[in-house]
Amino acid sequence: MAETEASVRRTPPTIKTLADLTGYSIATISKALRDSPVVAQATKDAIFKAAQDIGYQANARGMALRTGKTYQAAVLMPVTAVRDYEWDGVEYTQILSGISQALEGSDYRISVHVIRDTQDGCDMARRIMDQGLADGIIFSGILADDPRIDLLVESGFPFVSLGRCRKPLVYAHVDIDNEWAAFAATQRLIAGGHRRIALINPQRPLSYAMDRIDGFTRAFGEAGFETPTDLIAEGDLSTRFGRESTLELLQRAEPPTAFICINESTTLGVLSGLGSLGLQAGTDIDVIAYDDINVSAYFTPPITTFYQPIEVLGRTLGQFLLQRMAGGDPQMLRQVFRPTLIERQPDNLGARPA
Amino acid sequence: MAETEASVRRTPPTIKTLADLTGYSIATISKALRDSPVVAQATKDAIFKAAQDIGYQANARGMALRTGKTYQAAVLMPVTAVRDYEWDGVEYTQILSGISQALEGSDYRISVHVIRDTQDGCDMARRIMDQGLADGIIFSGILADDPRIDLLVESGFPFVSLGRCRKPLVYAHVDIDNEWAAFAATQRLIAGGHRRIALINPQRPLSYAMDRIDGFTRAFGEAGFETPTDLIAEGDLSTRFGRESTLELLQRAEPPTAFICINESTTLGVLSGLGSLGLQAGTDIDVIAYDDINVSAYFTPPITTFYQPIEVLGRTLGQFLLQRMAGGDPQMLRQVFRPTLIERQPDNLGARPA
DNA sequence: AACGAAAATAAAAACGTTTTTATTTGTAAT
DNA sequence: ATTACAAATAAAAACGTTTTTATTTTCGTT
Repeated sequence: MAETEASVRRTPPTIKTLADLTGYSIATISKALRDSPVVAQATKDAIFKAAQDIGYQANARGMALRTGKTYQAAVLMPVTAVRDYEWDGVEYTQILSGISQALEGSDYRISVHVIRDTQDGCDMARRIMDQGLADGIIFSGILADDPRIDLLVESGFPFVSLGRCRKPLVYAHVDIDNEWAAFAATQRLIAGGHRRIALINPQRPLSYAMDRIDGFTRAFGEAGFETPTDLIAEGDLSTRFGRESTLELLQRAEPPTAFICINESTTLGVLSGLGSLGLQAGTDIDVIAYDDINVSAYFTPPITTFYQPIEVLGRTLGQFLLQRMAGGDPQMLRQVFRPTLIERQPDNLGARPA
Repeated sequence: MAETEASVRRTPPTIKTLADLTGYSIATISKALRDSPVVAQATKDAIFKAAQDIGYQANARGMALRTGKTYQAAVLMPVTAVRDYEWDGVEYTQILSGISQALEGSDYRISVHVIRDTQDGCDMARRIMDQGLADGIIFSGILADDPRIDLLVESGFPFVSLGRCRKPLVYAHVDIDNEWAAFAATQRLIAGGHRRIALINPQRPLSYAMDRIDGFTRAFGEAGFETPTDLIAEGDLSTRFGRESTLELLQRAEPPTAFICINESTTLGVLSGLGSLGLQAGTDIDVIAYDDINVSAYFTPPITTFYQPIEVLGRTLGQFLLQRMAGGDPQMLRQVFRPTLIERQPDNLGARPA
């Protein structure tokens, strides 16, 4: 019944194993491993070495029970309707990758919770809080008035949102400067001679949809023109929506001469719609898009875009959440990114004689 | 110091709370809640009711510590290089959504672990096993000889793979019939008069890359032609790879007259390459693609594809993992899907005079 | 009426930590 | 040499479960 290498390997080493091995008590071991100042340096060294030798890894479940922490960062991942899936160009994978990078080295892991709508997201946030399913939450798809933000701000639970609501609350967030991006795109097209510009936009309750409309409107205002509000199309981010909006808008009495697209899935739809009508972007109609996944260079023709690598947003989300869970002041944890313009077309067809 | 509603609400109810409330012991409560046959029906009813009333939710950490289970299903999510992100059309979001649907109602949650390469994936799988980070694993990107499958099969740890390795091992898996899909696409193009067909394929160590080459080869073999192995391009799944392969292949002495593309990101690249050369799919060159995200209908022109809703794969993965974690026989947990052909072009340009 | 077996419930131990409290050891001051 | 105090370590309790073992209750048999 010798305690062979194999029989030892059966069950992973615990603090108790270390205690038996080194002769110290489990209390001392625990403190030493957490680098507590009350234990002598010499003993710490001995314990660290022993831990190293036997490959000790703290049992997450034991820690979790005692401390009440889960070492889980929850990410609420929105998912569109199941039936008849349509691509919406939302690369959550990239966001998760960014968050994961930020969490690397920490003891936190990512747990993903799929949500179907805002109500679902609100329920899930509450459950995560009440049941202690995670120590912090990251979520996106923020509404102008978002119940999740109200809930979490009030309770003080650590979270970071991708996007801002329109209430003057203080909370950690990461966002794209959508107002500016829409303003800049619109201004560019106006400078190119366009007056009838279509905005392919997400649905209104989404906060950033409103931000974009604001920027769109401001550009026309500053140029001294009236905003063509009749050319704002609102829908999901699917390719189908882009296509159908295009077909509908172009058969109007006063059709648009240019399009601004919310992301590349809708852009693909717009190009598809144009193709069906025998029109070509850059030749017959100007198109400017926002690009999350760096794909607009491969459209035919390549499209002028505002590009923001989405992984960077993810990384910042993760960093902020770590700081927030460590008790950081949300006031300090706010960042708004401006995407960079990548010119691929002159976008000045508006100056051409109709 | 009355125990007001508010003061009670401070800390969530535990089994102890229920014990005090109902007068039963915590052992009885625990068994009752797990619907054990040893406790009388009447007491069960009383305890269920009390639990309902105070909104008792079992503490996951306590359960985890005692049972050694984590109630986590780990998903290894591969992520491409960070610098200069290129879209690869892999909609992991859809896979996660499918898995999540399958896990709904169970006590399991999804934890996502980002991995950068196969070695990383192997390390992570080992850590998940050794440290008990999860009760089961799902992963993809299977190599012809995949060390993760060897490792997990040997240790008996529950897992389901998206894809099959080429070793005759028994393990739970979900896959697409890539050999058949490549065969069918090639056969269709050969029937359309093509002999010089390019295959835009993933890199060789990937099992399904080899499956596709097999199908490609079989189609030529059955038709009595030699396989144009010089027209097989191997690379990542990025749009850039699709474009660059196209440009390179078409300036060969004997260029291809048709393309088979591995997914829609490469397809977009191929179309971009064709556009740069002044060529049009469906007019100058035939293109058949595999479509995971239902977007090929929106290319200009729409492309014939083999479509397999990826969410279905995810759902099956989740179902299989649940069964596997419950001790199910892996022999029974194997499914291979055949994508459905969606014809959008005649694909018979090969019969045209050169 | 007493016994034994079965049914129902209670008590206690265990999972692996952290933290609070207690004890031992070492050292300087009397 | 004794005392006081700090430093270092050990012991014990606690987190919320599940499971094994022990005890009590019920009920049919003799």
